[in-house]
Amino acid sequence: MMRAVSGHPSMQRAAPKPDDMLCFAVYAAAHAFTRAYRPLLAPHGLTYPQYLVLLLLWAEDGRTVGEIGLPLFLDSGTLTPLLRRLESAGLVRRSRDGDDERQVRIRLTADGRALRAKLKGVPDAIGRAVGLPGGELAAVTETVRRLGGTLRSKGAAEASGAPATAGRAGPRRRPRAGAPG
Amino acid sequence: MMRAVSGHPSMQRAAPKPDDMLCFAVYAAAHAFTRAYRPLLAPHGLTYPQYLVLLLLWAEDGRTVGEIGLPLFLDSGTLTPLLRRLESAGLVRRSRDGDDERQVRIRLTADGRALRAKLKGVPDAIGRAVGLPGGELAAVTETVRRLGGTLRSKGAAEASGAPATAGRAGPRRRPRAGAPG
DNA sequence: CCGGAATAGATTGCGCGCAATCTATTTCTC
DNA sequence: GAGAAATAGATTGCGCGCAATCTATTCCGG
Repeated sequence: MMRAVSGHPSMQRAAPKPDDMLCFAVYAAAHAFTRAYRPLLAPHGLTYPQYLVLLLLWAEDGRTVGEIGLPLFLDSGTLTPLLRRLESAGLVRRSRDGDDERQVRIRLTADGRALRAKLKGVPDAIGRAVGLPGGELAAVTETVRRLGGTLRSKGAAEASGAPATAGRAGPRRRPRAGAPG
Repeated sequence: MMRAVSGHPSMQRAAPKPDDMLCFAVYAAAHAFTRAYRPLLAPHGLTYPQYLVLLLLWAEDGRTVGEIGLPLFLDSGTLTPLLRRLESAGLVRRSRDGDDERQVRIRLTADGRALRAKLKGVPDAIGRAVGLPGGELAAVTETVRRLGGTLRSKGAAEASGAPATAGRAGPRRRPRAGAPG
């Protein structure tokens, strides 16, 4: 029953609450996005990651698995089954590249290309759900994109003490500032 | 900048590329966060969602499943197996509430409480990986949190013009510009 | 050429997320 | 107080994400 509160000898440093944490805000917003996409994509039998793959193929068809995974930060463990599902849905074809048999090229079918027109209203629908004016939208996008890049470049392991690589890890003014986790 | 739109008969309206989209930036940043947490949590046998649950329990022990799911936006389909894993790891106990047998209360074990001290360095490690000054950190957190709240309150279905209640596949409205998705 | 290293995907295993459904308790209404 | 409705979790099924491992092809040094 004892509720350890301030001043008590066994008092732990107050751990941040999820709601105050940037990581949780991002985590929850990501789920909220896929949930917002669901009613728009599910009627066409698509999931959000599948939609991302189609966006890439609509921009440039005939990519290899690796050329899809690189911009999406996904590996073959995720993409292989996803692409297989797109194939069995009749939206893409998968075939080994003739010049390099290691590579698998993904090509849209007619149905896959036609889906583009059917989903043309999706970005606007999401835009309305986000409800941010254009300038602010671009600013937030850039901020969050940079955040992802930072986390990807220097993982928490490296950041936890050792200077990564010629790191710009300058002097910390205060060890305890916010609640980033 | 040049805007390649309209004119050619077969020209589709340029679909946004994932890298320009807010939803993708959030999606990628969320994955980058869980990836950053992994080397900090995995040695203790924890995942990021499990860590979130423990944060809540460290702040207030003896919560019900629902009281854990509400702030995390998770339902029993996710939490029941997660909590079962925490239980079989010896970190929590699960028991039906005596006053209301429908509810299941989650209580930390001694090991579960002890883990708090072992993980006390995690927030700072993540904070270094994020590398944002305190004020900016709070601002971004608030922006992203508000974004999630907006998406949760008005899903894309309602925002797309269709009546909120009932009615599948409502009419589509006029297109607009931007790359929010 | 030949054999080892590098590369591209596929496979396996596990833990989320979440919709849909089910069961067991309350709680509400008549 | 009996039956209906509401509520809390559990269960089932599917699609990611990702680490670890495996296979097949290509590249490279000699």
